Amino acid sequence: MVPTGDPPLKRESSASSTVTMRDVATASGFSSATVSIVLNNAPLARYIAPATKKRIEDAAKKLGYRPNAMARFLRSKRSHSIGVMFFDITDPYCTPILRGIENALYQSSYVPIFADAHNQKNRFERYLEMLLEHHVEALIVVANWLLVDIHLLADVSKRNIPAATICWELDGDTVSSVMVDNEMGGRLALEHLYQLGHRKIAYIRGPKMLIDSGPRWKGIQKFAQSVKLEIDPALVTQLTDSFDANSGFEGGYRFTEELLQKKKRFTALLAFDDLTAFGAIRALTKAGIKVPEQCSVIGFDDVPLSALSAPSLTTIRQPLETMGGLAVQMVMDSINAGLEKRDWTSSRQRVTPELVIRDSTRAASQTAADD
Amino acid sequence: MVPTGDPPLKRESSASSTVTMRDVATASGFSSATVSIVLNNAPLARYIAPATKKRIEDAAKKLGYRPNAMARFLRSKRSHSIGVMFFDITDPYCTPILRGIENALYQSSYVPIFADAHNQKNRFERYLEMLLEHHVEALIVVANWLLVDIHLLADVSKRNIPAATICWELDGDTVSSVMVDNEMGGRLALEHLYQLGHRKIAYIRGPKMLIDSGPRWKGIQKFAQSVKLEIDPALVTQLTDSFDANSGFEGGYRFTEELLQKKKRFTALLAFDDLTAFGAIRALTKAGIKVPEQCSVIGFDDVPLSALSAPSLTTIRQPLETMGGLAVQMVMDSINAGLEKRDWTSSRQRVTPELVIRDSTRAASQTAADD
DNA sequence: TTGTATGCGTTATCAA
DNA sequence: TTGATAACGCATACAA
Repeated sequence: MVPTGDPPLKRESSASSTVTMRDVATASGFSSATVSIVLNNAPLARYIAPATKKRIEDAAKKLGYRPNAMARFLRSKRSHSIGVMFFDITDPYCTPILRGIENALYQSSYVPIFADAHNQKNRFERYLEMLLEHHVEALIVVANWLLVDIHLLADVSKRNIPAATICWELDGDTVSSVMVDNEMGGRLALEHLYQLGHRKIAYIRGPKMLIDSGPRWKGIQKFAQSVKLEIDPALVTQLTDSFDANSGFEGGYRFTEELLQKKKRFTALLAFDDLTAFGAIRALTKAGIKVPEQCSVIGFDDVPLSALSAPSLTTIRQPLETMGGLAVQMVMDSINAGLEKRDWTSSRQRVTPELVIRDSTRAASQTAADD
Repeated sequence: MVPTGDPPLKRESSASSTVTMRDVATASGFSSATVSIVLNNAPLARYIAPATKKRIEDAAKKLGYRPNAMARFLRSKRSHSIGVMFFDITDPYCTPILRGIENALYQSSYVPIFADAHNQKNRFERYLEMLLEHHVEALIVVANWLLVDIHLLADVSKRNIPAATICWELDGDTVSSVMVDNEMGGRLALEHLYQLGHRKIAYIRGPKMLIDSGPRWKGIQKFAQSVKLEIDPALVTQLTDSFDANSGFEGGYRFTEELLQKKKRFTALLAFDDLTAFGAIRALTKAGIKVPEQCSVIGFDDVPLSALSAPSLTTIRQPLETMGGLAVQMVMDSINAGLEKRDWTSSRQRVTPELVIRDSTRAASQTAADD
């Protein structure tokens, strides 16, 4: 099955055009059937004489033979490729997930076909079509509310191609999913600020349409309740639904300005995600408020740039790379189950978020201003 | 492996498994040859009766027919996919290029197969192998010094598959390339600082192995010479060669600390690239030096996060997305030339960098400290 | 204006 | 232990 991973040696082949199995067959003096068996190390290879194997392998190497994936597929029904759809490669949130997916796929010698929807529904549909034509063996979708659709469920699962979503869940049990435990994340974020002594806290909630927004806010509320912390409605705003990758940043900026205009003092700000936090920091800085000296800011996601920004951002980490890997594992299991005619049920994985403390938060006792 | 030896079952229109051209043929009452001609709108379609066309198209739609890309390839030799290799998707420098490539490819209904080398040579080679097996019609490589090799040239161009590199050039004329005009960029950067009145300027040069380092420095030197600006060797450092994506940031940090230790005053710092600049800013801030009030910093690349950081970064912009698009255009031209048996010579595109002024630079007259 | 036949490169099923 | 042969789904030359 798996092609031997020998490091390619120097090739003296003058082969300019494609060399096929037949070429190897004639060169080695055996039939193409035998060549196929040997080169794929098929079960029947057990019965092939070692000398024969060697001659065939030598000939293959000498000619620089490479199996033709297309022809192979036509017989075996396996394209050894899987479709990876996502909403926007420009979004720093996406890349770690993609890295996780790619890495896991590489281990299994699968090739990823990437489809960037640019946050456009028609583009998503078009790509889905293209991926189906290429007969990808499975589909992984890094989704947001825009890309979720009955389409996916209907067309994909009807064709029995395994699918998994990341950062989104679908109704029904045909499509697997991987998500972070948002409620726990929300709790961790507020807990951190609370333990630092912050009591007057501003909140920028996520947009309504986003599946993460609700649970995160719920986690926040629950924790507040458990420690009898009052959430001042005047200090709560909510991002509006938008498709733009930068909308988080701009939203954070704008809503922080709004909060400041209300003249209600707060010593900490809990942002929906990292980009929102960056926007907030920008607004605070512009207003002459120093982070973290005068106001702590916490984000969510732990996007790569959070470690690099000044100040570096305290945040709730989603194990994005791991999540990508998990999704691959799920569809792979499903593919293998199908191959072996075993049953397989989709599952919903929930991964654990983690508090990452950096420079943007600080104990409230050190902050001067108050009411 | 499902044995299809059973007597042909009637296929419902709610086709759950793959529907082939034959299915459309029988459903519409025509031969598969005619179906092929109609559905592909082949030249011969001119002679097909409109009524026939309609019946075939209707049948195809009703059955949910989708051409099988693999089978099609086996005939036409066209996989409608192209391989996109790059060194690290985690590098913010990569994503805009990938976006540009993907976008251009999408226009031509080509599918990209992404191969992330993780800055590892063996991984690059393994992926190259996989892409060749998948018979990609062309190759685009976003390269750094690690990934450049005779291998690429030898194996790829021997098989006559069009290739283009971005951010790197290969000897010989088999592989096209797209690069920014680094010398001009270097000049623009220094010119900006000079016009702001800065005279005592620190430099962090790029690593030796990187192809961009030389020309950028040359541009800097030339401009300095032209305005009789002295470059103080004590204020010049150079990044070391490294494979890590974060090395720029860490290098910027470390070398800025070194510069500060020398107690030589400078009012501006010219960094090799944006990440280096971020590292430098971090070091300056830590040392209590404010950017841009006490020290201006300029980067190179205009990575997405440069607009978001605090302070936002003045930098020399590479039109990364455009460059990705250009590379696609080049290989597409080459593919088409091959199809039409025309001649085609590789080319070397040079794109123009652009100064983007943001918050990290400021006129020197406003800076207090001097000598 | 449409149908028949053939082959693309592989692999699986026989038979030898 | 190995070799014919057929078939995967499609597109084309040629025939009708």
